[in-house]
Amino acid sequence: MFKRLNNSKGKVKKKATIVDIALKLGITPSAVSKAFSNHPRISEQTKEAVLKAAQQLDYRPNAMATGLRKGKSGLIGVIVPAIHYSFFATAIKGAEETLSREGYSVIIAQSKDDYNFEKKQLEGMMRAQVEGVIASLAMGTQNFDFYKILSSKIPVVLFDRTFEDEKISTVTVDDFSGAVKAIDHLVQRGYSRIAHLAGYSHVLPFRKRIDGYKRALIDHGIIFDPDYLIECAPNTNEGINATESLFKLSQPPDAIFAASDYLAFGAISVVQEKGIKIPEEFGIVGFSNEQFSSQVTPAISTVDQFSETLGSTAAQLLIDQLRDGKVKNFIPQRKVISPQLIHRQSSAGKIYYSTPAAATIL
Amino acid sequence: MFKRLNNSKGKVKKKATIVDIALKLGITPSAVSKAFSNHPRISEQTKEAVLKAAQQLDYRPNAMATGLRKGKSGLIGVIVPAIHYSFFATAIKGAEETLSREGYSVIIAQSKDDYNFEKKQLEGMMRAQVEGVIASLAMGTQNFDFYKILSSKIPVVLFDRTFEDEKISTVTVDDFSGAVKAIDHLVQRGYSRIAHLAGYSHVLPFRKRIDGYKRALIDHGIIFDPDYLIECAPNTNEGINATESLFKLSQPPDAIFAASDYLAFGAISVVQEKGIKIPEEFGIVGFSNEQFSSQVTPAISTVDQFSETLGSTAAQLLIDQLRDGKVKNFIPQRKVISPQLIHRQSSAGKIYYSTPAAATIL
DNA sequence: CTAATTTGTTCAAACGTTTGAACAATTCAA
DNA sequence: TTGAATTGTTCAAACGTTTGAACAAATTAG
Repeated sequence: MFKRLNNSKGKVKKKATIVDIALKLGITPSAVSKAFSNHPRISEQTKEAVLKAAQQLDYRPNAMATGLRKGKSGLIGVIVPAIHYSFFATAIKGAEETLSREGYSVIIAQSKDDYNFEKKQLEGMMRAQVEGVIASLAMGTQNFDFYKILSSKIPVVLFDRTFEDEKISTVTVDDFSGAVKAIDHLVQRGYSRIAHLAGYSHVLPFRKRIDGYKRALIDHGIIFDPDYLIECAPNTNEGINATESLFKLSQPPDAIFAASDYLAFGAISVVQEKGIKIPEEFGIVGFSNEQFSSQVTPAISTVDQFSETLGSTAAQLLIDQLRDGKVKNFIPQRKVISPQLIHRQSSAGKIYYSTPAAATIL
Repeated sequence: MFKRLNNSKGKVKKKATIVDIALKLGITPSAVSKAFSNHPRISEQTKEAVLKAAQQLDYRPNAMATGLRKGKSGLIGVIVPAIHYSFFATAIKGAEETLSREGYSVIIAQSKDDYNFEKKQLEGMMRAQVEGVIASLAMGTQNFDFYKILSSKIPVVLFDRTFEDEKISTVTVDDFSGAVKAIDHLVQRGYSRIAHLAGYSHVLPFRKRIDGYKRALIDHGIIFDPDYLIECAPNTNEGINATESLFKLSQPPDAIFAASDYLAFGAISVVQEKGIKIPEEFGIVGFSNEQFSSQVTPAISTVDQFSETLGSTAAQLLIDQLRDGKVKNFIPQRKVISPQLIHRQSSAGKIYYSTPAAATIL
């Protein structure tokens, strides 16, 4: 019953173009175009008239035409494994804010952690003529050729889930040092038999956390026990299973460093169920500072990755590259964001409860 | 030190166009174009040759050129108050999946709950020539003119935070019935003095929850006490404050229906601190089914809004409108998604703990 | 064997904008 | 007063693609 209207009279007006303005003012389209771009040779009078006419006609430049002519789309592609993970959602937020401030529009896509799908999505972005791409790799992506080719055509910045390439800028969290901080903290708080619920080691950030874990143990003179390292998918359920298997060991751990807050939470529920007190008898540190981790009981100590900063930094790197790219020679950047350990109750420590002095720390 | 390369030889090849293919094959661009679109008058031989050449040249159609010529950008704009809220992130996920399946690219933007910013972002989308817009309104948006004008030019679908307009399709959660379900449940579980930690009533979904709350009380013969209704920002802190003020009443409630899980969580912490047992003495139901709500102790009963479905439904509605729009007359749709109450421990009920019969319900 | 039809392609214009060159009119310098 | 410089505009081509019309060649019909 309804027709797409453009005014209350029921007539469908086409979108106004530069030509309509020109016609209305009795000048040529090129004069109008130059007026908009504030060309010095166009009279103030004309400029004003053009602006006014544009207003009246509700004119909006057609980015496709402009883009085609100028060879610039004003579009940036952002691709992540899944939009709804808070880590990625927050990173996207950071990237979007930075990019839109610079006048870019952001096209998003999800890889669903599937390499072929990722490729397909990137193809789409290329067709859309994105000027640059910000990406976090799908778990399944082991073949980086596509990204290598892509990065030879347009600027690419990888974040978090990256791969090493001498021509691509990356922004990563220093997962290694995050892990080290977590272990240092646990040791400091009096725990000594520290297990690690790890993510899959073929995913770079998870591998780095494993490396950091091992390294920190060595630095503290603790011998690494392979039984204390369990790789699993980063969710609560796997955290439960892994923790249960840890308690079947002849010598169970007295602390867990988990590669995600979900794993940590799973661990907590198992430990509590066994009647073991957290943090008095058992310490837990998670990773990622998920929203819920501050709200559960006990609140989970965790490593914050500054995901919003991650996104905005990646965006800034891309913008820089876009600006300089054609002129100067391009030197890929490698930004590393230092994560921060957030001390909460789950690892307050044996020390905390045994020595009043330490209590004042919190 | 690095130059943007296109091959290992160090020469910068321009992107291949239809003209390059034509030149290579000694035919005209139009023949190439027709070959791609599988035009019946182009010989199979030519089609094959074109496809092969395209492959070799790594040709990719320029969506800006195609779009300009065809008057279609293949772009859909999605604008939400904030990307990183899990509700919106999940809705975006749903929309993105549906839209990309249909070959559309998704441009996202955030309004930051600011009307002027929202307008600015939409302007940008219009310039980018989006073919349609999916939006959830900024809290501050009270003036809907912009959306009315917009919807007269391109299809618009509003979701969750909508306004009533006879020309715009909407997808909403039935917040009213969600609230009713929550109250019914609380009453059934033996609670009778039920307070409501509400969101701001000028935001439609929150208002509907308030209405549902009031309605359900009436239906259960419970008199509405204005002291039991507190409007606040939907976060943990405000939940704490509001709950504390409830306990200062001469007759405090024995249950709270909160308009968000964050509010509910704040309430829980206050109630527990007072030594009041949940759910034996006090029942709590939240809203939105945030990830953490299943993981805290006690797990929070909550109203799930199926936000992913919300997003995909909005996308589907938009696609339908895009497809039919020009041909048939457009009849705006009004989809309402029925939320689901998820029973968890926080409202297991006085009944549950007093009568063994009811225990089997869980 | 001629005319009509089919087949495969080219031609040319169009989408909306930008931009260097060209041009006419005005102003300035000498 | 003539030439040069400046000012304000128009011209025309270009960006990469699509598409109806036109056209030549090959095939079919009668």
